[in-house]
Amino acid sequence: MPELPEVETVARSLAPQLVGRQIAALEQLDWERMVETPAVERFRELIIGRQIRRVGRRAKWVLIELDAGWTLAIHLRMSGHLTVHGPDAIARRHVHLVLQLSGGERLFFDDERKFGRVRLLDAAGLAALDAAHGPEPLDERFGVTDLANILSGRRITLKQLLLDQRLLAGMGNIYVSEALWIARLHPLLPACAVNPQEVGALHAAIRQVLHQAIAHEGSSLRNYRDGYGKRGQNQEHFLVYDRANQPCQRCGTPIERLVIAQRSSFFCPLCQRL
DNA sequence: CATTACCTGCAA
DNA sequence: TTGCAGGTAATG
Repeated sequence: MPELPEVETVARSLAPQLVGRQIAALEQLDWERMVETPAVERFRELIIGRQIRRVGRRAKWVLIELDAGWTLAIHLRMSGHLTVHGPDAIARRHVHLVLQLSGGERLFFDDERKFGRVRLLDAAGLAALDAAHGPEPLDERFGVTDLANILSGRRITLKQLLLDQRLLAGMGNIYVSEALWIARLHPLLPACAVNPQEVGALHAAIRQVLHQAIAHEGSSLRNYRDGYGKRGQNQEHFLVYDRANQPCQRCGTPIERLVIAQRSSFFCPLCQRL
């Protein structure tokens, strides 16, 4: 379920627990489909003995940078969690991958829906992952002009565009609804119909929503947790997401829910321009 | 382009 | 029992 703010929070909370440790063993892997590349046996050989240098994020991928040029890229998809546990912790039901670390700690990857994915990438693989995604909206180099260029000439709806990771990295279903409400733009508005002033508002709204969610350590609707197993608090600050039929906080009109691109969208039919 | 598939659990 | 869930790849 994580979007950019949740993945960022996971990466930040894992860093102090992982950096400097060595991967001692692949203790458990009971859902092999989870490891996309390389083949499981090669994956096991390659990660054992590697030292963890850094933990970061690109789009919705957690990037665990190892020595010898390797990066462990992990996508949590809908229900994945990465948490660190002591030597005696029991890997319960949905834990599918356990890395044993030097010092006795263990990294658990649990995922009840089994959508999560792991890749061990060399420099070229990492570059390909990077190239497959649009710009990072929180990068200071991401300007209004960049967003204008992404919107320009595209006839798809704002909802679809903002969810497309190839065009802009990190937005997901919650934060698209939130940002569009702040920018007063209807999720069904075609991207190319957004005027320059509105592009500025959308750019600011996207960044505001993501910054705020990171400050609140992500949104925990049902089961999102950070690297310590802790919930976020941003769900207490939703403006429209999951608030169908509640009054719009600007104009009082009941918030509507509409399925667009197979995803629930929440918006104010009066003050978000279509 | 829109649908469907991938999985499991939970609430209506 | 059905529909829904924070995501994305595969398929018509």
